[in-house]
Amino acid sequence: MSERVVPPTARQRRRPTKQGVVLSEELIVGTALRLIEEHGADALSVRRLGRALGADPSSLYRYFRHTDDLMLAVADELIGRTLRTWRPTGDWVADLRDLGLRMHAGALAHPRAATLAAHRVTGRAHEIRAVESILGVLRRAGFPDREAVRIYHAFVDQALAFGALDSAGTALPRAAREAETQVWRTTYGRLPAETHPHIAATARHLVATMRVSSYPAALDLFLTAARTHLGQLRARTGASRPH
Amino acid sequence: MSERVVPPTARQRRRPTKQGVVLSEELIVGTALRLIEEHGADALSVRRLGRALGADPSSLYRYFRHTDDLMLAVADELIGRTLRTWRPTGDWVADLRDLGLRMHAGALAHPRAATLAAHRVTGRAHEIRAVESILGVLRRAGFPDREAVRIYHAFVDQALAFGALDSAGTALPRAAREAETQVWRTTYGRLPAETHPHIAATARHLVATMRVSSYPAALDLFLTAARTHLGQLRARTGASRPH
DNA sequence: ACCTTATGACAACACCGTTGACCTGTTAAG
DNA sequence: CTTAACAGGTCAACGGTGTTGTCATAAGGT
Repeated sequence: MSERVVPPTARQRRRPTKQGVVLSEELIVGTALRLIEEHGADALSVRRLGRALGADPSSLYRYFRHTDDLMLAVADELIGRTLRTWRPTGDWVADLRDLGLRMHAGALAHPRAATLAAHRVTGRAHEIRAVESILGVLRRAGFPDREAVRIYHAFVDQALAFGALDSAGTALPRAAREAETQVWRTTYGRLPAETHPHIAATARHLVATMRVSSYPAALDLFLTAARTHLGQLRARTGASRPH
Repeated sequence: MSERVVPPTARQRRRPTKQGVVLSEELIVGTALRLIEEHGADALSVRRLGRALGADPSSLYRYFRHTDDLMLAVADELIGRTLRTWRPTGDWVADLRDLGLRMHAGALAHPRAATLAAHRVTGRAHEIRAVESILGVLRRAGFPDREAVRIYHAFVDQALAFGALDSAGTALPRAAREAETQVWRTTYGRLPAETHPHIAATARHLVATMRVSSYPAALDLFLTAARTHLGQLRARTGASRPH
């Protein structure tokens, strides 16, 4: 049993399942994504995935060493779909804003998968392409290498983190989500000014704002700060804009 | 069996377990926190918790309807501990930085609880106190109500989102985490400059930076942008610093 | 001292990921 | 065209999980 998994390229004897399905890494990943979308993140288990595929659960271990491996593959597929239509224009602030909003939207479109995949490094093709692109945008903008990496890291993590956070919100059962807005409206909306002056003064805005994602605001603050930072770097080194 | 759980106030017949322990909500929550701290996030299961308490697992269902309930109670306790020692000094940037780092650290110390609680509004005492305090800091700094709420929202969500993201990282089994740094070192560290110029140029920094949380960097960028924003507001309205 | 009943214990259910042993159709070599 | 190797699908089992229906018993009020 020393090694159960075979690299996808070397795979050749593709024998169909008892139920007539020919397995493949792509089919498995695709089915996993579909399962997550349709029945929630908890619906993804090796056994259920096997059932959905028409194969014995243990067959999957011929393709992935363990569940973690499978999740990485799913995550990479998500990254690929998110980036497929992104085209940098040369305006780095606009490009990053666009990309950030895309990542966030992608996460919201696949809430369960995003929650599971946000914190992993896949080291797979799609991810590598993404890293290269974003670093390119930042370095062309004029950030020195160390700063480019710092900004890159914070940017990506922010997008992933907010994506996961907001995903988790939308993934809540309907009743729970309505209960939340109700908490804002009643509990916070009715605190007396004597005991809670600041909440009372802003209650109107709180109720209106708290059910909308704060990511766009956070992203704009982030980009503002990054631009300011770049300006200071340029001023200090006396460098002009490249190209 | 209509309702198994009894409100804590109504609890009266405190019979010890077979092993002589007298259960209580506080004891259970405390033990759960201890378990998480000592043996990692996935050491917390109903059965293990029961064993650690010296009680049958099913006894816990007299105190919490299900594991989620227990985790929320743990999270609430966490909020309390995080805020207990925070004292605003009057320097709003320093205060918010301090609070953000505290929230992040608290999340890291209790990954499972943080992940679960990040996207919920409890409307409970600790949370209300936190909202009032932060809004107070921002309004005293001079932000008008609408802006104070916007900044508040983004600030809190950023802290929670990064907390949950980084928590998920530390909650990973040891092997998986080492695999991640290995991916950065080998996969990304060895890409040729011809195909991936930007990654190759910054590989050194990538390897060093990516295993550290980017939250402090993101937080500083956030605060920088907020300060800039406040300055612009002041300039536009010609208002001076209050007090 | 007795009754009620809150609360702990037990046993069972339906899941989960993972693995070792087995079986069989595909494929490449002769 | 035959045949032998072995990739890859299947089966059964292990030890874990959360949860619940039922039972028994000791605590507390009377």
